[in-house]
Amino acid sequence: MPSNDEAASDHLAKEVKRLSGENKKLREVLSVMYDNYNTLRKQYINNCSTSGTSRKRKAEKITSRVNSELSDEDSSCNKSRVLVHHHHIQRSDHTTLLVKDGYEWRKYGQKITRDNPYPRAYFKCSFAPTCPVKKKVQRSVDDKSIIVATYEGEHNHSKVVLEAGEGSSTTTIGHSHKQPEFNKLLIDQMASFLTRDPKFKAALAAALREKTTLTHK
DNA sequence: CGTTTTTGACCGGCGC
DNA sequence: GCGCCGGTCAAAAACG
Ligand SMILES: [Zn+2]
Repeated sequence: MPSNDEAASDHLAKEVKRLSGENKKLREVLSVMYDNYNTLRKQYINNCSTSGTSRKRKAEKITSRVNSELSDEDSSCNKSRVLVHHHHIQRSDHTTLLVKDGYEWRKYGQKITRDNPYPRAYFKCSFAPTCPVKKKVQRSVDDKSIIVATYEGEHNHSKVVLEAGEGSSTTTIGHSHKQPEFNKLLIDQMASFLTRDPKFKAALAAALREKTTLTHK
């Protein structure tokens, strides 16, 4: 039966393609992890060997960064808030600081920092109006082909677009960009968010009261 | 027209 | 108090 063999080989070819795509992604992740480790090691060595240069600020920053990076798993930065810090490093092209990961971001600031000639950009997740996630993106001092993004917070909406690979699976869930259904979902989310807020209830009651008295007069 | 980027103003914490 | 510094706001500009 040649058709069976053909089907089997076709299936195998598809599987190989999928696996190679997955492998590529894994390689990328590994490279990112390696870069992360390398920069961290550099900073650690630098911190250990710079006992002569009096830079208490630098030392403090490095220690804090080391702590946040190393104890990310165990005692995930009990700094002051419930906010969850998460660091990630991403390869970049040469001149862009606008990074496309699976979310939509609105840039709301950019500052120059003391110990880094490259500016730092501040983004907020604009996918849902109620999403509190922010991220800071700035090029690394040591390796200029690397930009480091620190995420903060947790998304409260479903992640939508996942991957832009050429593999067989382009797992885009439904909505692309401009659907009334999506807007409806957003409005629903906002409404539930507002009605859950007692302050909003009080304000609404006050407004209604004022309006009724006004019309009653 | 709505949304996003730009960019200086602004604010609050911290060390002095 | 003052200045520094990281973070945010918001008005204008830019984009589609
Ligand atoms: Zn989000």
